[in-house]
Amino acid sequence: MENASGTYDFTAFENRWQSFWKEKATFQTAPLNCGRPKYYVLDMFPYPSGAGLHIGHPEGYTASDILARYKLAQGFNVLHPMGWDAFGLPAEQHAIATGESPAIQTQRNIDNFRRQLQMLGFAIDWQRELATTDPGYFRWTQWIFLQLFRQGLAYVSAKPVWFCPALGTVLANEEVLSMEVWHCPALQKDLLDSEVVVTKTGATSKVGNHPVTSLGKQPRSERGHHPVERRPIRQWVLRITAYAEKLIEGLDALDWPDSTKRLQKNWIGKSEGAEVTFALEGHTDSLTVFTTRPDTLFGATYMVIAPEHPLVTKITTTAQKSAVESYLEVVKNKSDLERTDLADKKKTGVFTGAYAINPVNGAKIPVWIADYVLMTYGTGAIMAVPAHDERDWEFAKEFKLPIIQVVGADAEVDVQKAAWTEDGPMVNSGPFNGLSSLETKKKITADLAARGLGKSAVNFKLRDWLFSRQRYWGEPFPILWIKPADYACIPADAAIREFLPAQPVPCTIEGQEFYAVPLTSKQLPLTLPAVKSYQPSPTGDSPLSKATEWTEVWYDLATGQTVSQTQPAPGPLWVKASRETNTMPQWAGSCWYYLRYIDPTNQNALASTEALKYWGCPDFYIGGAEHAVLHLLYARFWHRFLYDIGVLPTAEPFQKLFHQGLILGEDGEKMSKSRGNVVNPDTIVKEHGADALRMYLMFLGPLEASKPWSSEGISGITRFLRRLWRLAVDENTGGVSTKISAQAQESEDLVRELHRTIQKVEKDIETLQFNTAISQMMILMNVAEKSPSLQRSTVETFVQLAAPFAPHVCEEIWARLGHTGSITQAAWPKFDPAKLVESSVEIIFQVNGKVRATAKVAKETSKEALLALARAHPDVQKFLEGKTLVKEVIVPGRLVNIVVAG
RNA sequence: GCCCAAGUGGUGGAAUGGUAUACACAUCAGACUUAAAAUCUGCCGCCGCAAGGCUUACCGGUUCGAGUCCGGUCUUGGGCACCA
Repeated sequence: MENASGTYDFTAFENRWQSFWKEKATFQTAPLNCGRPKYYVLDMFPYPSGAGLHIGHPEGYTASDILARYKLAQGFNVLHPMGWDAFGLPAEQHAIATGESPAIQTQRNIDNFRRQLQMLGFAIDWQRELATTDPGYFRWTQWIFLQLFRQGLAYVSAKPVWFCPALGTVLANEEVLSMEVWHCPALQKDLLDSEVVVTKTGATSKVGNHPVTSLGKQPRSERGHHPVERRPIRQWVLRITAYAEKLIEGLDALDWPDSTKRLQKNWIGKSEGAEVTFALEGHTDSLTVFTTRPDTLFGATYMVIAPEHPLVTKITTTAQKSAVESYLEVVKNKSDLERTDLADKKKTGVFTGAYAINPVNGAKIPVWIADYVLMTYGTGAIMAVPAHDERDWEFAKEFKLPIIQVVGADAEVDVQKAAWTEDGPMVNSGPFNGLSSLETKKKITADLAARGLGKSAVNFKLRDWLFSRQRYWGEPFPILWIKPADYACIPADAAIREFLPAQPVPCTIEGQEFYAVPLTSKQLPLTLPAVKSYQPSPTGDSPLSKATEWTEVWYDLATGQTVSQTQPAPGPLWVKASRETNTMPQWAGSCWYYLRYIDPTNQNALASTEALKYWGCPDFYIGGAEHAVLHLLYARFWHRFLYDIGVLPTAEPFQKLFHQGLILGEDGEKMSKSRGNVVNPDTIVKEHGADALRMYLMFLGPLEASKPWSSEGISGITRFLRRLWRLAVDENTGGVSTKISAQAQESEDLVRELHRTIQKVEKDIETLQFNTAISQMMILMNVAEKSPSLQRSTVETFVQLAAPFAPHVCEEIWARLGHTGSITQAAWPKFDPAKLVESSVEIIFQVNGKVRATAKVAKETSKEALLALARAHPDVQKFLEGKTLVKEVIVPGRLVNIVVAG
């Protein structure tokens, strides 16, 4: 090697090896027919923000990189790709502020992210790099959407949704957080809970000691924490609820953190119960409710319908009309903020004047309206059983409604004092008295079903997925709107039937009805037009709505081709059409990117069947726990859908999932600009090198734990890497260390520690316990350094073990030891179990469980001999004098415990 | 309120029911050096002169033996939140 200086000069060799890997395409994935088993390691791809790489990125990426390099050394064909989740709000906000196209800014950010990732030496196949903003990529995002559209899983709704004025777009429920907001009069400023230190006596702001007052919990946007409000806006919605059951079932077989599985299960929120129909006195309409407690039907003392329930106006009596109207007015004016304010759960409501008939006993019970019943869940109506439901109980107390106990042993339960929500034998329930709740549930449901007044039913908390954003910088929908009359003229053999749903998807725009028609796969991708301004309109419409040359087109009902309306209609089947101006949310592109890595340039399919068959799904997926419901649920939905329509061979995308913990600032707080505790990877690499950063991130603690960064702690790793360097390289000559020789005598201790290290590093990489793998390498270092001479193979093995963690310095040492190829091409070391065996072991002698002495003995020493040794030991005898023997415990190879009394 | 996870030296952390504090960081003391950096050596949970005693958030239990298993309490962090 030219210029072989003996000093540990990481800037020189880190650059050199990064160029080497690039030139030799060291980490390029082998072709499908290479005959090697595959291993697919996936990182959650980053959003390329203007701020550059966060220190949390290299944490997860180093973990997966160690795994990838380890599997490579074991002979696997490893796929370890990287790409960019490049559509998103910050680029668009930048565009609004500067007028610069988001595409340009995004490209700049991607280049910076790529530079930073390459600087860290990740074993990534850069030939497979992808960006969700690339038309060659989002062509298939649009294609998947059209498949959903064709299967009737995409529809348009104009129900109220969360709208964020600051971001100028709607947000999915999942993108809205409930946050405590505080006001600080001294600073004339509102603060979020994360910015306020709450003390026992009240709250004080973190700056100075200014008093603050709580403004209560408010809904805020997850991104930017801006205020959000409810607005009715026309939206595309994906019917994820149709997959609720499958999404729950699929979780069972996955090797995921239990907490994440539980989170998804709770989010989907399956409830089993019954629908029960109540007749309404004096009305032909009836009222159907959903309940999980049909067993408590005899205890129903009133009914509640949501304020938005369609029966509200129908059943309200004239006497109650004004009271109901004023209540509805109050509810309407109640900001959503107040309605969801959880600090104040005081029940409000109003009587409709109407009565329902309980189908089991004919009892006449009043129907109320209350906003604690949600129109969006179940049937928007409930039967209230105050004795056995806390919310109903509170309401009954508030409005002095009767509370009738139907479950539980009467002696211990007082339902006038609190609701009893446990199970128990039935009382006051006619023929069901004495039966268990469980039996009663089944029997009552069956009885009602026989009379046509009920059936068992399942409900989910999961809502359909709000899939459109009023933005420019997203995938355009490959959809146009035409008049129903034109829709009726679509020829039977039209190419657009490729994606045409069985039922038209309607939508009302400015009082006129339109039907949605798709482009064909030939017209994909539909790319974004250039626009003059990225500013969203105050009405909440997308900036695309102003690009009328693009939106107003002639549409060919046969082929799906389009021509701008600035030109005359090209033919008789060409009808006036308006393009959909919303764009898809950022989640769309991240729903399926792991599939595209498999076959990133395929023009005919999202990936070829052969490639999908060989690579399957990622064997390992690592990313932050913040995506536990959003990304991971959406991606599972799309994957399962593509499986159901025969596009994919597997039902679930991610078999094994891992969440790395957060890297906190040195103060133990979450890193943030405002706290000034942000650690920049560029700075660390400059000062300590990429190897040190990688290894230190892994040494900080368990991968899954949140742990604070320490700028001092990294020196321990730097020292270790320098010691590794000196173990192999002579600092004066730059050649092989003079300690290394063929005749080197190595102690039994050193050989055993080497094999122990091979064993532990291998096991710890498999189980992602990198911190302890590094500790073991340090232990080996402490032993190896003391050895006057070393075998070449010992040093080589050591360097190989460290290579996945600190690849640059290990490549450099490997080369100095005389190898020409990359260290990753050398086979992973194997340990010899025979070398792990110790001839003698240390035995501990205990008296009453306390260690009093130790002794080094031959491994096979018998129980009797051990006991004799223990009893003879003076430090043991001291504690036996004058005591009576109770018991003797002897664990060969470990300990002797003598139990005495008195 | 409900669900979950975690509490071990000054700090990050380690520990198949079997010597708690491995491995590091920091501090301190020393060696080398004209000096600094780098490097190396040693000490390093608490009380105690010592013998010894105490110690894994707290209280109790199981066990010859508990950081580890069981029950309860407290604290911190995360998730959900009127979902019938």
